[in-house]
Amino acid sequence: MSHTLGDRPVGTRQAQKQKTRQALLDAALRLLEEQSLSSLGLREVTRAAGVAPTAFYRHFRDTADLGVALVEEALGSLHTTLAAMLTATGDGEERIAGAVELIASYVRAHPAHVRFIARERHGGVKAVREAIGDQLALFAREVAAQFATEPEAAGWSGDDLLMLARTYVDHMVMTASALLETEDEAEVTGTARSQLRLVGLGRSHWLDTPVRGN
Amino acid sequence: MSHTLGDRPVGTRQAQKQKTRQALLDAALRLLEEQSLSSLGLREVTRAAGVAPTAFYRHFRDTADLGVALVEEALGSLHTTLAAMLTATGDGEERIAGAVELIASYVRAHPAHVRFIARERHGGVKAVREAIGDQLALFAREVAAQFATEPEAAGWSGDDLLMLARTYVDHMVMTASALLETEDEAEVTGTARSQLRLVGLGRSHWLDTPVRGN
DNA sequence: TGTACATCAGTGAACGCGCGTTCACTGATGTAC
DNA sequence: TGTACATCAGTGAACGCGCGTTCACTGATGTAC
Repeated sequence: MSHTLGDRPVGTRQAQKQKTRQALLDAALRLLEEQSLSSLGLREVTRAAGVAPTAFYRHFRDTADLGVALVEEALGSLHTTLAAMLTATGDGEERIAGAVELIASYVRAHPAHVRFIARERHGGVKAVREAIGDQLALFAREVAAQFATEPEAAGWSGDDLLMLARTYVDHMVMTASALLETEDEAEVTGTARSQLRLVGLGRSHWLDTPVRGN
Repeated sequence: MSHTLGDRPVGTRQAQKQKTRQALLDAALRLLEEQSLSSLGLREVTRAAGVAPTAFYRHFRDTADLGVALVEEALGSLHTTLAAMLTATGDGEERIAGAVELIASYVRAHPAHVRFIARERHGGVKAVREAIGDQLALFAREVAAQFATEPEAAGWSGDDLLMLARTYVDHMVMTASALLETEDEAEVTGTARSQLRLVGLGRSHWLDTPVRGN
């Protein structure tokens, strides 16, 4: 007999397979703190996960394939944080402080995921680079869509809203990776808040001047 | 007899050694377009450079050491471009267009250097990451020092000028790496110009409000 | 419930291969006189 | 200028090692009736 939850089978066999798959992902993520995906070995991962090398093939075609799965895991959790930032309320300075704190606590909770994304965003494995780029582009479109519903967006073109959203998403990723590498978290968060203020000021004066070229 | 030029010996032997060293650097840079430094092999580099594997050790201790040399080569040439941007004159919109065009032509001239810096800035080799971080921090201090001499900087704190300078340096690196990956250069340069306008607007209203916290 | 068969996640041996590093060497270039 | 010796960039053979992948397998889980 096989149980079902929704349409997902949850028999002992599938549950065990998921456990092994997760052990491989966890082992890989840990190994990737000190190297890049393009030098990660299949045997290295299975050794760290405590399974035979050949078990790897039951879950992933190769390490690039595993990398794509890691992108989904990492950016799924970041997406949750992003949603929290978008629904936050309060005045400019409060929102800025709240957003930076959300990023900082995300980095504290998932440092290996942040490192992985920062490292592989421009890394040597094309499929992974593209998966990250696609997800970040999606985030930017979501942020732009949220902005479009706010009163401050009146008069803004769609292109300009997307440009603004990209600026925030890029800033979020950059701040997260800076937080990983610094010994002085307060300095990085202070700079991040100032940069958000700077962009916020530019945003509130965007329509002051008449039509620009291009 | 050994000739000298300044205090650098330029005998046949040293000249030949430099040539081999450069061949190794060039070969490595080419191979790094499709992988990361942490997976670059010594034999792979020497094969591509047309020398015996053991010749490598006459020039570098290991591939990480070669990576640090590549950082110096790559960021040396970017430094020249940065200096040109700092000495440019003209009004805001002209300077923005000029700066973006300088970045675009730098990327066209040195795509492999740009790819290397973007890839290894957060890559798996600590010594290289640190060398890049140090150089970019130096660039930011230079930009801040230049800003400090300009009339718009009146009333700005040193910290805020450095924050602004970092914003521009980070934006330059991010734009350069976006130009590498895009098929639509005009779209990327357009976004880059808009982002520079946004930051420029924020900059010109930075002192509008009274003292802020932190 | 019980039985007979099918599925399939994980195993372990085996393979050929390219790796980084060592070592003693060669021979062109450089130096002393 | 000529000669005898020193330097040292680059060579080529050899090594032990871990890699990715293949293959036939085992035995617990799942399915049919």
